[in-house]
Amino acid sequence: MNIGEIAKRAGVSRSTVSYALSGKRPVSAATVRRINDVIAELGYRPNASARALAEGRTRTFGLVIPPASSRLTDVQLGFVASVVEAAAVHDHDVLLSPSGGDHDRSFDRVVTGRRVDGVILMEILLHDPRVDRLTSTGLPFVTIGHVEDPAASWWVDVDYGSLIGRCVRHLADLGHRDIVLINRSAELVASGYGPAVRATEAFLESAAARGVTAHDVCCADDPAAGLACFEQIRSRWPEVTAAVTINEAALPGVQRALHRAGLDVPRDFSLTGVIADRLAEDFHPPLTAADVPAGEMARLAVELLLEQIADGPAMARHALLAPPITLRSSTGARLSG
Amino acid sequence: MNIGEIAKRAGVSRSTVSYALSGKRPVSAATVRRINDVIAELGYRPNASARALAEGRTRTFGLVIPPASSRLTDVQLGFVASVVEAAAVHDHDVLLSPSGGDHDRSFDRVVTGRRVDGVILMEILLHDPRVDRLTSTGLPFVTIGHVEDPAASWWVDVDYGSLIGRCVRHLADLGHRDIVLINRSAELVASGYGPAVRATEAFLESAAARGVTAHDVCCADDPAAGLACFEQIRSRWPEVTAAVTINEAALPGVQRALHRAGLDVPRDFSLTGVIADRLAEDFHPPLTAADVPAGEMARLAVELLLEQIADGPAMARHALLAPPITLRSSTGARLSG
DNA sequence: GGCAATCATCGAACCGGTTCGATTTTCGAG
DNA sequence: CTCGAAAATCGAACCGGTTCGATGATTGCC
Repeated sequence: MNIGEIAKRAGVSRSTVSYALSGKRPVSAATVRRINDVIAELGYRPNASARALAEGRTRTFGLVIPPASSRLTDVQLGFVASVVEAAAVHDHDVLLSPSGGDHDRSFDRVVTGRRVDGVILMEILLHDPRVDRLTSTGLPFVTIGHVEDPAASWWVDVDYGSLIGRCVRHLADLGHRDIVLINRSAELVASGYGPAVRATEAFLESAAARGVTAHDVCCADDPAAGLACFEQIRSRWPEVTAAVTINEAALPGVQRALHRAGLDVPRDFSLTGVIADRLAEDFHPPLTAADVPAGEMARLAVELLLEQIADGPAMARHALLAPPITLRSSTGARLSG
Repeated sequence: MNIGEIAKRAGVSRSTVSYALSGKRPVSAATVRRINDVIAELGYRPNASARALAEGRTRTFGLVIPPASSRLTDVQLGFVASVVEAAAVHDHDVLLSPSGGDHDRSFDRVVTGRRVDGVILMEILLHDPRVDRLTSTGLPFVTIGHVEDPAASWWVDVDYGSLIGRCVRHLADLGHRDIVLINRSAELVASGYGPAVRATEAFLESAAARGVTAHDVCCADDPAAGLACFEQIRSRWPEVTAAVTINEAALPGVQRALHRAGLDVPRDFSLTGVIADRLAEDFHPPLTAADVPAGEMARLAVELLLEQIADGPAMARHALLAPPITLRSSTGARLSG
């Protein structure tokens, strides 16, 4: 069922059918109706590959995700789904590609075979080889999180620095004098993962600015690590009365550790950070936190990508989101004494 | 940088380059080397759309996921990533399509535009309109979960019935006489969602076979509902000493309710069910449960799909997985008295 | 009624691969 | 040295769309 068949049955040429469907040249109303009737009757849909070949664009985005082996967090997951929906709004599809590990073949296929018009890269590092590969191919791309030189490329990011600063000041305002940052894994920090690095910097800086004693610890992305990490914090710095975290995956473990230690939140201990809203609400008690706006980031990323595809390599644009802290009930005034 | 350019620089015809790359006809070693040199120098990769058009296949699968609005569970998420990896093993890519809600345009684009060679459908209902649409297009597809007539189509599923049966017998062996099934949401059950329906049947049947008193309740897919649901169970049937569940999302709430009620697991109350292994291990204490093997299901689904694409509409094949129950520490003997 | 401008439609080229039949080259046997 | 078969390569058609320049049919105007 191809365009030639439709043309034959409608008694017109192939080009007329094409113009009737695209509207790129006027076609008489009578002819359009005849063509539409035939199409409806035969259930014709244009072949996407042929169209992509002729137009030189695929109407498809590539979305590069972390490999399955490293478990996706709730935020990341929500982001994937949101990207697909945002792309659908613009009649685009999304091709998934795991990367890292030994998935470079997949990355290659997606990136170099003109399979996609542009790429969205999740979880990038400050120095990311994939960014270099993309840059050298000339394929438009938008990163989630930014690379070392922010002006060099297109990106959408959460302003971890300013959010962590807000969390610290919030705790300082409540009277806390000894606080800790529960960061993501030591490997991530060492490999230059932007959010983790910037969170650390902002944490230490804003604590210093308020004269608060600050400690920071790395913690692997799973509940068991969260539990161990929190118990270590209690034994090393028993004076700590509040924690800030960007490690969602560790939260269940932290919660268990709090419970074991007999600490009530927020009476005995305050907890806040940058956390997906669903997770924050599922916590007991609900977490006061800066909610990561995954849906909006996805929308922005898709829009930036479309812009870049349309305008060519114009000046890079960015979006830095700093959602407000949502006050729930996991932070409270430090008990004096 | 197309095949014609490569041919010109290597001093051969386009077809020779094509044969050199595909190996479908013999090409002299000297020529192959010359072509490879040119390709390496110019960094050529064949255009995927052109190849798809000529070959009549895209080397791409469609993966239909639930819409983002309904939050994906951990199991589902792991499944998506695993499908992508399994497809990559066979040099295929994965195109994502949300469905349900008002995402039918996306489903349409993926399904009817010859964009994919086959489709994997997640979360299907016993009567699923999408299955009918796919059947009528003739596009190969594999469902995760099965439709009413199991012989009619290709699918991979977890044998919820037999797993739930095992859980019930396990509890009966430990001496429990009053047990409850915490099912998924009432809407899902009402809409004929296979796992929920079959879990209910198997639960009641196997309990009856062992002379155990059985209750079953539906519970929405979130922690708050889990908490409310468990408190309701305690007040309606205080004699219940063990629960079986297939509702992962409700687990945190169930855990909280157990804690509030001052019940120790497994001393005072036993808990088991069909749960993703990561979740089961994160629970406190780790859950004795039948682990849903998302990775293996993904691998099987991809293999069945490839088989179906290769063999055409041969006799439908299926895979019904019944992973063993992993004994952890959330079930124990009923205290006599 | 003739002429130009406008509208609708057509035919052919093109996108970049694959594939088939035909042609040229190579090589061994007689 | 010749002939025929096998090996290597070529040229053209094809996949199913889009797009451009050209052609034929209407229409308005003088």
